[in-house]
Amino acid sequence: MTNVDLQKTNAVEPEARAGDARAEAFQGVRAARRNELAEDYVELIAELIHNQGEARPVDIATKMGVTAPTVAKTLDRLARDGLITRAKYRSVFLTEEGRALAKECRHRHEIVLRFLIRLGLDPETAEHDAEGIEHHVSERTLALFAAFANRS
Amino acid sequence: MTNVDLQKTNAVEPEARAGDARAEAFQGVRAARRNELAEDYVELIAELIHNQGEARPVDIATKMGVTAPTVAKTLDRLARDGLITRAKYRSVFLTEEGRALAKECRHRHEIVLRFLIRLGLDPETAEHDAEGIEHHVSERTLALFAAFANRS
DNA sequence: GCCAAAAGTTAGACAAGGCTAACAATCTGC
DNA sequence: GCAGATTGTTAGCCTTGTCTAACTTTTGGC
Repeated sequence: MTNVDLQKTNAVEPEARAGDARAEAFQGVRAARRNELAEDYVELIAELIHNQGEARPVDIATKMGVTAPTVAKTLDRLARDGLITRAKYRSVFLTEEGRALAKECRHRHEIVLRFLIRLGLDPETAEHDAEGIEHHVSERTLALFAAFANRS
Repeated sequence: MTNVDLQKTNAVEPEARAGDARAEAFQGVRAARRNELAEDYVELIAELIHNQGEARPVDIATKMGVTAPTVAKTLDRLARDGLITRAKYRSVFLTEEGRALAKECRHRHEIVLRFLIRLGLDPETAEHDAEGIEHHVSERTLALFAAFANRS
């Protein structure tokens, strides 16, 4: 039941010891951080499939800037969590759930990126910052970003 | 030198195998992630010292929403990295370097927060999102945020 | 169709950041 | 000033995310 809640970035954290809003905020941020890497991978895999026709571990390693064994281990986790399927020595496929997550990530990424550029940031820095920011933007903030990016 | 370059587990971060801007971006984001927790702690410690007169582990644990042993281990790392000093069973102090980092974090936090509120976000969500976003904002973006927040 | 290069996997190490359980020190209220 | 509560520490375990070294499988050039 792990990754369904990836989607609701601003979901109420059930854990948080009652009372301290700050603790809840930090716990929420930590929860988001735990999912960032999975989101990055899924987004990249979707992109590779779209651009190259398939997602091969070697390309994932290159794009992510990590080594092949790191990719292998991470892919195992993603498979375990139901986001991808894979067979030995074969390229990687997204599950239905993985595709949904990828789509949502791409959507968020696009909005954050367009927002930053609209703000006046150069495209390169915008791309870099969007990569970091996109995982920490609530639905509400995303809506404001979209409105700003689309304003005439 | 706000930078701290914490945990040089790999001594020299090999700054991205040449060529792939994407890989560099991801490596940058991962590098930022490594410092987030330290920054959160240092910022919180500064705040506790300011508000309560001292930073006690029990309060850090409460505010961060983690257990006491987790705090202890993290504080040991912060001490090892020169951001704080501590004595057994005593409260925590920031080093010069820790104070500098805290100041910079607070500055960034303030700007991001004011920016989000200026954008139209409710203060509570703004506080929550700022917590996540502040670690991923480049100098350039921060400047644009500040300008937007201050515009008349 | 063979064989070397490229790609992928496995094994094993290590640090960070979490946890619980158990113990030690400090503080407080009589 | 002492007992019990609170606070802090230590030990040990787990997962994630990273690496290197060594091995296996697939692929492509000739």
